[in-house]
Amino acid sequence: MTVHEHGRYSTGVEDLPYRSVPEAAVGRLAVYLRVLTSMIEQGVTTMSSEVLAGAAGVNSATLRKDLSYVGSYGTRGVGYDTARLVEHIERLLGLTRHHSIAVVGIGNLGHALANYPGFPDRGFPVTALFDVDEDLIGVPVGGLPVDHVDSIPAICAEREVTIGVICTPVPAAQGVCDLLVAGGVRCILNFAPVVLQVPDDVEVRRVDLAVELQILSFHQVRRGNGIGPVVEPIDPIAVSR
Amino acid sequence: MTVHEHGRYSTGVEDLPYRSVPEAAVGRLAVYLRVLTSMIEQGVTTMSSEVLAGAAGVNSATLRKDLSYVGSYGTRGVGYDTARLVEHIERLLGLTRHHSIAVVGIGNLGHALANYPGFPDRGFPVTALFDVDEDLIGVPVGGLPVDHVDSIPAICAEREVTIGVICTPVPAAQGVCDLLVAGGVRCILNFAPVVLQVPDDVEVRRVDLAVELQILSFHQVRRGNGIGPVVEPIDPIAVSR
DNA sequence: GCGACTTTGTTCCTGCGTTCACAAGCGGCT
DNA sequence: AGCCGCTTGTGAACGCAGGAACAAAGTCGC
Repeated sequence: MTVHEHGRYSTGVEDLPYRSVPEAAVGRLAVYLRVLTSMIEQGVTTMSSEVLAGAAGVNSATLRKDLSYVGSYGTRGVGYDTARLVEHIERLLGLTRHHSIAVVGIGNLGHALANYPGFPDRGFPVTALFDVDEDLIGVPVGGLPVDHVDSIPAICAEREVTIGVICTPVPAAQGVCDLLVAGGVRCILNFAPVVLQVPDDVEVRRVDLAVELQILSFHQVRRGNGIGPVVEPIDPIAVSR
Repeated sequence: MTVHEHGRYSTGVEDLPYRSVPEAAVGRLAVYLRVLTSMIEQGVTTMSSEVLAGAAGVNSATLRKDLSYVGSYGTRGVGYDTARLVEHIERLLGLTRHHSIAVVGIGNLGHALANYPGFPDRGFPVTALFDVDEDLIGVPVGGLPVDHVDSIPAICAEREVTIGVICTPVPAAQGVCDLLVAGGVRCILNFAPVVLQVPDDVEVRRVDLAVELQILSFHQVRRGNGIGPVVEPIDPIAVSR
């Protein structure tokens, strides 16, 4: 949880100074990126911060500040050149680099993710699949054969996997995580509802579907909507967003 | 984005005063809940904030503050009674109420979610499935037949669906969302990578897998780890968490 | 029964993130 | 060419969340 100060990085092509980018802004930039590419497909070449913010569901001031982390690539009185903006956001997010992902745990969810078109479409090709089930080993899923989890370290290193996706049951998750780390994977997307223990240089993002539902449940009750036991809000609802 | 002040709500059984609960705390409480239920299964009856915080991956001070939103149910010098804590967190999160969820879009991901054991296990039974594909209508998935999306409003109202899960392709998402809202659904979990437009009284949570990957990509580049084009951090890496 | 130890609950404080508001800058119109 | 209006980019303020530190409180041992 350390806070680092200003820095810069070299792309190997040119040097660009970058400020410290807030975590929340990174997530929003990814959203802007998708809105922009969608707009470009529709032939839009220029967008104002107001319009882009509306499409992304954020405040226009927030959007402009986020874009200022990327650099000043807008034209006052006109807006942003969509193609140019996409290019710079992609560079900031590191999407100009080679990424490849491994999916571990080919159950229902793993199967779906192995076939998820959103991954390759956005520059994240799935290059390895793993499971413990002997019946699955060698079976092609989405055109890629499944390997045994024991071979995770070797195969991940060989295929230069940069992101590991864990879709195993809870008891297996930590072990699989350790294997991925042993294979040189430093980024992990975890769908198993456990908190993984990893070295400091490994980044884990957890997607917990049950937690998402429980948050929705909380808001519904606080709002007093819907069906079920009577809920009577006496004061304005006690929720800060 | 309005901020509401202190409030209280009636459970219909007893009145409990509750403070304003930060959004981030709600998410963590759901995590504590899972850790606690898992501990109870192992026979643990009492936990200190230090231990629970470690298992949930948060600071113990943060944990105690979060639990203070629930109420003061710990014993100084001892810790928290696990069963009692679970009960109160569940009530705060609204898990004592009846919830049922509808999954729309029975593709790979929708199929996986319809069979996801984590939903019923945590009190969120899947009670309706929808798709546009005529070949799927009537086919049972996880023991439940698929209905046509046109019947969303009627069936959701009839079965008292409280949460809608959208797994459709992007172009269909907004239309499906409108149908769910028409059917009285006020909570939506959206897996389609679009920002949905909804009335103020509807809560949407988006799970965007590509965005998660892009955030991981950003951190990896900023860290300078991994394979690919050379990345040279000159100053300490410019990332604030 | 009393003291010491443990752990909670809370207060204060620091720092980040978001929003407001405005000056600077650029294009279009006359 | 000059003015007008629109939009960006940023400086400042506000509000929230997280962490440290401490006082209150209850238990265990003697």
